[in-house]
Amino acid sequence: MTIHSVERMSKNKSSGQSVRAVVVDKREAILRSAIKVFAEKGYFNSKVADIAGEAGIADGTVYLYFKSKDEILHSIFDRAMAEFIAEGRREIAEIQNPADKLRRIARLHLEKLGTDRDLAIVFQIELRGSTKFMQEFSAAGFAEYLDIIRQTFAEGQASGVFRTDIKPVVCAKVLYGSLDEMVTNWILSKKSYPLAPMADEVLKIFFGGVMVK
Amino acid sequence: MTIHSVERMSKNKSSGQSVRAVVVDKREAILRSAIKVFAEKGYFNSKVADIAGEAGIADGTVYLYFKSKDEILHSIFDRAMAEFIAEGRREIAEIQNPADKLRRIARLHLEKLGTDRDLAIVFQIELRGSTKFMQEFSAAGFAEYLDIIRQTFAEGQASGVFRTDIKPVVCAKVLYGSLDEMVTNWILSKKSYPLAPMADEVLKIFFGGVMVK
Amino acid sequence: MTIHSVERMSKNKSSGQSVRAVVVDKREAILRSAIKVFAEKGYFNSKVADIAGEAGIADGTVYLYFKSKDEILHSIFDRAMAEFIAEGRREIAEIQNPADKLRRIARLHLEKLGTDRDLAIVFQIELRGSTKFMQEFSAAGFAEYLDIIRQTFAEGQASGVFRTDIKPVVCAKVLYGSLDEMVTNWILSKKSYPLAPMADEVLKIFFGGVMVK
Amino acid sequence: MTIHSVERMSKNKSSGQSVRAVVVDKREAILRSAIKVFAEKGYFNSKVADIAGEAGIADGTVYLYFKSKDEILHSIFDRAMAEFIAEGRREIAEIQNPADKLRRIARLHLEKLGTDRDLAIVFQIELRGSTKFMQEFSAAGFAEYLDIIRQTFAEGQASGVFRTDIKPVVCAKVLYGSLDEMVTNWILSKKSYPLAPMADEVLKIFFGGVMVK
DNA sequence: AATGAATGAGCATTCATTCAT
DNA sequence: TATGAATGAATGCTCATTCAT
Repeated sequence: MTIHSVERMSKNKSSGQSVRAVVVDKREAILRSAIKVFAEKGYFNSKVADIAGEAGIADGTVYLYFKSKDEILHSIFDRAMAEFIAEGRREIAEIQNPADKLRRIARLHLEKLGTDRDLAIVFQIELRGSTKFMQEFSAAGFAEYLDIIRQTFAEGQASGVFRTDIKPVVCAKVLYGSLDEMVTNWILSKKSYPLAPMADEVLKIFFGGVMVK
Repeated sequence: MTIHSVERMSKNKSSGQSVRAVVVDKREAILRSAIKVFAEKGYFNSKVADIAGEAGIADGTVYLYFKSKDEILHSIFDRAMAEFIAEGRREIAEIQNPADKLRRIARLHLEKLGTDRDLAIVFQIELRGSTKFMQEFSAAGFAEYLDIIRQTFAEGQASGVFRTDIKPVVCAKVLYGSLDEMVTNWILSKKSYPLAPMADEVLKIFFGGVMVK
Repeated sequence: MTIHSVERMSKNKSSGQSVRAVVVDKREAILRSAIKVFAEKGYFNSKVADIAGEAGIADGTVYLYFKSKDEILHSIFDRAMAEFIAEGRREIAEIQNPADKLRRIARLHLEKLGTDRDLAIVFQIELRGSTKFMQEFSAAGFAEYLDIIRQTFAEGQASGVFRTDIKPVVCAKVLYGSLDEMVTNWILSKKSYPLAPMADEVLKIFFGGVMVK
Repeated sequence: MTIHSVERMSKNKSSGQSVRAVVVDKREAILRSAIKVFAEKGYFNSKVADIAGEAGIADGTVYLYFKSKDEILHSIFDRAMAEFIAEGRREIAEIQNPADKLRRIARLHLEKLGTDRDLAIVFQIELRGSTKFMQEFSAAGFAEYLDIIRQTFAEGQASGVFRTDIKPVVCAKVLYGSLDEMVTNWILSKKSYPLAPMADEVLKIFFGGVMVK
């Protein structure tokens, strides 16, 4: 790299557009690195230096983008959850049948996490490492996600698709809990298999029950 | 052992029985304290000194009964899980109908954890704080527990009670995941409500599905 | 063991003569164990429990015979040094020629330590692990030992056997230092060889010098 | 390096040279502090915090320059011994007469340690506090030092200066042991006297023996 | 005298965070 | 913005010593 290229670079950094780009990119890079590192070693066993090293930046630089190690974990969750919910809402908006909506949500759930194993590990394992986090977690995006399922189910009850002797909240928890268990088992499994197809197996039971009619 | 032999023993300075009793009691006290402390602050945020303080003993005494802080967490799990599985097996042994067996297991699951909130927190939250632990966890008692459900379901399929177009493994995961979610929500809930009755609500869905027939 | 045998034993312990014997024996056993353990692991890395275990007694029993771990080390030195000096004095008392006296001391020095490797290790290595100890050490028996050599040399000067242009103190240090170095090398050597014969090799130089006459 | 180059350097934020200088200086400062602290309290009784405090840095900073407390002790020895040997070799290279060479070595030995009492204490006392260290010590620089003496003596035998009925190895140990004893006594002595002159007194005996001819 | 369970002070090391450059 | 050297609080574990039995 010549002196000239360096000069050009430093000019770029100063221009409005690319500054934001750089900022976003570096934040992004740190988050990606953190997900990888957290997935490998666990939150408490991961050092900020590991994350910085993985992202190819200095330790101190992390603190230009995040206030603390804890905030990184929160950001991972916030960002993924927001994206998760947005995409979920977008997809089911175009679907009429409540049962199909739930099917879409279930598939999306497993597709998302089945594609990004590291993120899945952080979600299933690391995010649950502290009661404190779980309580905030619960209060925030997670509740919203569960509520989408609940509402969709209630719609189905109103339109006569679903049984009305079941509480929508319970129903949402059962579906979410089932999917969650699929993810956890997939992560911990020594065998490698695609996660997404499990959605249909879960729904077969969820929709029809296990009893012979 | 006769009454006479007991009398003789109590005259002895250190009878096998009473020594063991003290040892068991103190081990027990440490485990109970650890469950409480872990539940309150999380495993990584709990100091060994906290556990010792809660148990009313000196820090060093903890190490007369446990090799490390980590071993305490393992012991909590091992003991509870063993008891859990033993009781589960005992109860379903007396039941014929596979559906009733599953109902018994489900109720037992929620009764147990619903009675001991601290233990529930450690089980739901702390035991999942590390991938490493989860993998050992998975390989050990947890797999056995899931297998009991799977076998019971398979029995039901053989006896014509349950649908045969569903994989027993998936079925076990769905039931377990649903119950697990009930526990997690119960723990994190600000409201106080009995956990055990949720078993029936879960089973209503599990057995009959959510669709209108 | 029957009750009777126990009774007999407790009577033995109460008899004057054997009590002292037991006390001495146990003190002795602890010292021997300590020498072995210190030689193997070093003073700071040895636990009192190791010594007790080696001696086949309970940890607390050590404190019935010694005030502290430190005192054990001191006792090892004191006892060995006293014995050392006493034997040295006794042996040279019967010898007339000062040169022969020094030869006897030198041989005795290496014979003693060459026979008890563990004691040698403690003497050469462990006793020097602290300045504090070395200073007390120096002030006590060690100075006396060095003084015996010095006096013997001075006798030799008076009787015209040794050069008078050499300070007895320096002479004593040279002889002691030379012997000491033989012991240290012998301990650290991977090869196994008898230590005592080195005395004559040292004396050949000490008496005659290294220069060609 | 000229004054101008220095000026240029100080203008640079972080020139390679000055960074290294700082690093070396701090390492140096830690080693000096450690020598002082070890000399005062002994290795095992010295806390890393003591060393850091003496050096005027934070505890953690020590670990930026040394891997462990143990490594500090090793570094002290390695550095001093390397310097010791290098200087010894350099000095005797210019001398022809083997006897003069030994005289030079002996004087150097006592001059070095007589100038730096703390270093002398660490060398004489602390480095011998563990068999483990002594064995590595023996295998490394110490053996090399002894070997220089041995070779020099063998040269003297070849050139007819020294007696040939003496083993060079024994001879080296006697000389080294004698000097070593001078240092140890000097350290432990309550009186204050110059160490270096003792070299000649040792050599008077070493070269000529103690016997009247 | 003997025991060994209990004590609790003590310490090397780690690592999130800061800040001068 | 970026760096990375420096910080120093924090903690699991050890082990010499005590003491009730």
